[in-house]
Amino acid sequence: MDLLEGLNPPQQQAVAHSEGPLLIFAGAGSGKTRTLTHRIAYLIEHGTSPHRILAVTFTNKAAKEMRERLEKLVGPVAKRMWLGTFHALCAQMLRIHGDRIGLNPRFSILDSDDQLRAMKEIVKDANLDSDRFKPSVALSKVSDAKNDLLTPEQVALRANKPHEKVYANLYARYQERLRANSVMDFDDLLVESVRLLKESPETLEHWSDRFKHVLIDEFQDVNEAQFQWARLLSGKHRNICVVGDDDQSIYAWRGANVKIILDFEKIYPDATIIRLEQNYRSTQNILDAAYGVISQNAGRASKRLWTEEKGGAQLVLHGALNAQEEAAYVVRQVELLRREEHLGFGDFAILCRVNAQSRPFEEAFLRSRVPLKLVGTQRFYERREIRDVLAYLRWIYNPDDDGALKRFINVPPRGIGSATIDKLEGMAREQNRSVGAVLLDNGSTGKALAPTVARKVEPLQRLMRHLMDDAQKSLNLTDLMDKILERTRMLEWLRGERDADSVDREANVEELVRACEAFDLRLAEDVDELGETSEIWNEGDPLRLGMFLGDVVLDGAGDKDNSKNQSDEAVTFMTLHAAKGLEFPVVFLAGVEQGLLPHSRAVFSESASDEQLEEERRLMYVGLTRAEKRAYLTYAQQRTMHGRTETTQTSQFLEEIPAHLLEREGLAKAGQGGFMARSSEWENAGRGAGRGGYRERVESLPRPTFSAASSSSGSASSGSVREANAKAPSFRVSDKVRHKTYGDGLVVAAAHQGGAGEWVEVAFLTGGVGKKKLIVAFANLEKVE
DNA sequence: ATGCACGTACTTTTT
DNA sequence: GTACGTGCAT
Repeated sequence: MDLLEGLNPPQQQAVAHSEGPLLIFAGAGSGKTRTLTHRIAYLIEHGTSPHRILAVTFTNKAAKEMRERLEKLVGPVAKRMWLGTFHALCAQMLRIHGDRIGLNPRFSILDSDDQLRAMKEIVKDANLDSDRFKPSVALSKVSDAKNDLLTPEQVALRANKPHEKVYANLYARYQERLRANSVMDFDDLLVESVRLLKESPETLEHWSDRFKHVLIDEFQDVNEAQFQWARLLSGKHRNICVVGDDDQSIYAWRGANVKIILDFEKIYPDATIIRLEQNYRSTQNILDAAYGVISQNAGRASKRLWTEEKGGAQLVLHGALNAQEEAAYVVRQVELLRREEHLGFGDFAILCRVNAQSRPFEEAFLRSRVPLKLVGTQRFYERREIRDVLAYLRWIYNPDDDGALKRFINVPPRGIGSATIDKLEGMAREQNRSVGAVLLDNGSTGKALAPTVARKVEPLQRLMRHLMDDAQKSLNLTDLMDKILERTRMLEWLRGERDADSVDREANVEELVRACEAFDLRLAEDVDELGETSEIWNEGDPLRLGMFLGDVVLDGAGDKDNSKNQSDEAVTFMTLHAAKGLEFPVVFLAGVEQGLLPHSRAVFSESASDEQLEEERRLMYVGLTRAEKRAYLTYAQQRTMHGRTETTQTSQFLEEIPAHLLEREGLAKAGQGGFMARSSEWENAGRGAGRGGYRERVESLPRPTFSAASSSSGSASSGSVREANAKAPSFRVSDKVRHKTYGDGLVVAAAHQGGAGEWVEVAFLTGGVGKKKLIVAFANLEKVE
């Protein structure tokens, strides 16, 4: 196969580049992933063993996609490549060699919720007022420090003001606590990996010798620790290939440092630099608009996207009266374009700055019966019940992980509350070991606890011992998980819970079991295909558990399409951040207002800076460059935020788009107030005459309404709910129902499952109730025609 | 130990 | 406007 075929000249150059540092500026839609995968395949084809290639991404999704595309190019040997996220790769390295710098290789990984719990306890233990020293603030300072590879001591030395010293102290305590429990937070994985490479020369030699080529995706988002790590690993062969786009750097607030990509040349003066500027996604008009915006940023690497798709539709700027009208407008445009341009719902995306913008859209789409799917909301492995079950698993893997223990200690409820936990922690401290160790030790708790307390604790201790035992005897992960669920009676407990969410929770736990099965299966398959156990997983059974836990914590993405009510063919709603890397024929950028985009925190707050404004501008740029054919920019003249309705100003970024590229609609029409919006003419403009602008345009459009919704298609007769409940579900999706307190709503999901019986999810249209899950037997719903 | 009520705060969230 | 967390009362 000719790996250079079908690539443009700069892409070919990037693919065929042989040795030495390589920086690829890959603009939006410039075929970045294609170039990267072809380059890797090219390396393999030219004799580099996959085993000696390290490819790093930021997300599991990107890693997975790259792996799949590579397997298509080079076959299953791609599996032997080290390809993964920074965090996952670091975790693996630390499990293999972490003992060389005194780490317990069976560390567990804290997720952000665990981190917060830990920090809250630290703040409390330090007798500090958690209002003055917020755990979340402390954590972000800790994270900043770690991103810059600063130890607690270094932070303490730099601290001048008293409160900085306090935070430095909290960092130190937090770190002590983590190490004592053999746990690491996300940032530690990087920090400790760098330390490992720096402090253990033979480890550095081992890995840097091995990795002939190091490739890094989304390089604009790396932080100092990540760069140091990659730099060390590529130090021997100096084949470091980085791909990124400074214009799409939107994670500075998480420690990403754009300067690293911008200064790459300074660090590697012999670096080859390639720019991928041909865009295969958008029309020239969209690119020009995007360029108008992004070119206002200072200090960016100079480049400009171009395409063979000359011209294209104008971008549309629509001003609406308020957020509801804004959403209604988008719905109408979707319906119109879908019919006139034969597009599917899946061809549309609505991008927003903040998730709080979603409500009006959800309501408007619900009403019009156009399917809408919200992405990036809650993640599977972050659900409470999942984390509770996983806590058992984590603790089995690492019995010193008190965070995990405290999470499951009273789930399901077994009468152990904070008082008891305090007592146990006190004992643990006295004996200088973990709570888990104390509880596992038969003799140690007996006399120290009051009999009434001991009676509650003993069954727990028995359970814990059994679980440890189960871990030894289990054949695989699924087997162990089954035993945990059986012994804890978790499913039975969830089933007994009477709230509507318990239905979901039970289903989620079952989903987790399926994830375990998939994991076991994948493991078996990989072993099969490669004819051997891969080095990562062939370290005995406990590590297999560690692998899974690593996957789970590090792969927040477990957020399947958790949906029975969200079809694949649906309009997508998401934040600009979540949209990075995606593309849609039609994009709506909603809320193009001062305060929202750019966000108020970047403009009005006292900490606002040019850097922040520039990042907001990059967000706008990312949003625009998602669009293939059409881009709509919408704003609401009045918006309710934090319970207050205010008149808005249009985004300053709009003025950066060349005027001829913009078609103004609704209140944005010249003379309708929209154009003047940034002065203060709004008051009068909108209310009376202003509306006309879109009214005329819109009235002719068909607009499915509520009453048109079919609820009659042969479903059960609407008699008593209870009587119907015994048989087939009496409610189906799209039924209109009435609830005595919530009012009228629309059934958006219905099922008959679990111990709680039939349940429905109802989107209430009155009084901002939103969506609620209801158990039919309890909810006393009435069907209305 | 659990439930309710009041107060507060509230971008974005790859791992 | 809401959602969550803390604190008090049962």
